[in-house]
Amino acid sequence: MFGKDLLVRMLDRRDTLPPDEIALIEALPVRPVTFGPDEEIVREGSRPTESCLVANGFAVRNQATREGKRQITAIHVPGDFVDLHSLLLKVMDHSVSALGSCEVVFIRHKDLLTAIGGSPHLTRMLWLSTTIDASIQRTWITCLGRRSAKQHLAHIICELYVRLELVGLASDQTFAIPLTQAELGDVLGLSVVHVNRTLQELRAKDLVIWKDRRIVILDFQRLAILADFDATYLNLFHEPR
Amino acid sequence: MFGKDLLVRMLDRRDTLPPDEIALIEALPVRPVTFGPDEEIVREGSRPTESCLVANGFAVRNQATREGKRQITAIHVPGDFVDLHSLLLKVMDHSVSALGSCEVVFIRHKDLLTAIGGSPHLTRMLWLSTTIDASIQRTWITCLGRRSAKQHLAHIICELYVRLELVGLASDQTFAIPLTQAELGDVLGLSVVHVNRTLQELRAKDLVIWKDRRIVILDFQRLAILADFDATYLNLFHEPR
DNA sequence: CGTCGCTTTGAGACCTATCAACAATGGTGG
DNA sequence: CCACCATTGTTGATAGGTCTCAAAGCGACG
Repeated sequence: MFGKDLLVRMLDRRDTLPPDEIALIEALPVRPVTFGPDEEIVREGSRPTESCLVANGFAVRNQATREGKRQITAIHVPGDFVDLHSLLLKVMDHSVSALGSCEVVFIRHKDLLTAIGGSPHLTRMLWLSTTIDASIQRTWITCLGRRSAKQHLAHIICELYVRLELVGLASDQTFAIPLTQAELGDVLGLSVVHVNRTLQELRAKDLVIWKDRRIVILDFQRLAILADFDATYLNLFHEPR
Repeated sequence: MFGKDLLVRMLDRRDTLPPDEIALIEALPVRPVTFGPDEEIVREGSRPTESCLVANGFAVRNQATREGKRQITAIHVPGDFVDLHSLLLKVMDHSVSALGSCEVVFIRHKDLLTAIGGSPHLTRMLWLSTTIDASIQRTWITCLGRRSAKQHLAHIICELYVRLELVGLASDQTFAIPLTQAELGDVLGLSVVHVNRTLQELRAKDLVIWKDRRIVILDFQRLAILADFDATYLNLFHEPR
């Protein structure tokens, strides 16, 4: 539990985790903490000695610009090993904060290193998880640079649906996420006003309903076509890694 | 040689590579190939069995949208282990192509796995290199989402200078890179016309000269302030990883 | 019932894209 | 050596997307 079961599930979806590796993960000592909406989980500029895993709720990475603008560079769902980066990067170049209330577990770098030290395959699986994050980030870059606001919004909705479905948090074309329009603007690089209008466009086309922190996708197929969404980058293939 | 010396240099800058790990890298069999301008090094959708390292020249990752637009999601300089991702991701979600003429060396996944199999630290150092790539990508996301065209352009110039200086390809506030304005547009998510005008703005402020594929930074300090550039994300710290 | 956080609306300004044309450059073959 | 061509850079004009500012609507909650 403590989100480690979800982590195992996400990794196992990509390549079978043998029992001994699952055991290594399950044996990791955790320090569970619950954060309230918008609370900072890891601060930009700090030097964490632990990494954190989302157990429940959502977390985002964000960078702030000098002018006080904010950009969300990743959204993390339960089972995501959010801050595995700090294991290697040492100094945080961005902060991680809770989206709505969020339960995470902290795992000491020391314990992580011990666990993976004797298992090259488990090491690769964790490496893989950071690599999938990077793959998602590349896709976000393309969305920001070359897709319209409408396409970008549609794209993120498709992505969230697929990722949440994987951990059992989305089904029947619907899922819940505590994302305000302001925060959505920080994801899409748009102003609140424009987010609102873009959302209305998707509604007007009967593609989605976004109400009370719940999203209903009325026509995934058409939404995916509009968004130019191709799930390859989420790496949902099961194979030897 | 074959770029492996540069790889060692880049890793060693972040954490001392002991002689045995350097030896492991140097012993890796390589297959050197030279690509002409704009040639594809790794194709989107393919399943590489080798990873490639830039030995000379530049390579970019790019994604294409259905509408035929192109976004460059990363620029790789000599010493960059461009395609280490494919070791874990298996299926390419983007392609890699040469910027100008570019020498790369291919290294078989099989050989890489053997080399790192017995060395957890070397494994982490390669993992680190993909993590730094991800860190750069996050910064690009912020530039795309929350900075003006002018700031973004200034930012990428600062970044390239710092990264190239690290491998001895930039000094005295100047460096060469075979990037056309159209390609620069694909990096910044802008149209060619706007790139041209933005470049003129930086010139008019006596910040940079960009001519004949050579960039001269007239005032790094002011450029960095304009860009809100902070090199933390490039992880130039030497420490145990 | 008033406050607070969030969503929605309107209007105008600004940034960036698009289209079209032209200038500069470098390479090529005659 | 010159004419030609392809590529790259530059400019102008106009359209459209997105931002900003300001204000109003709405629902939850104490």
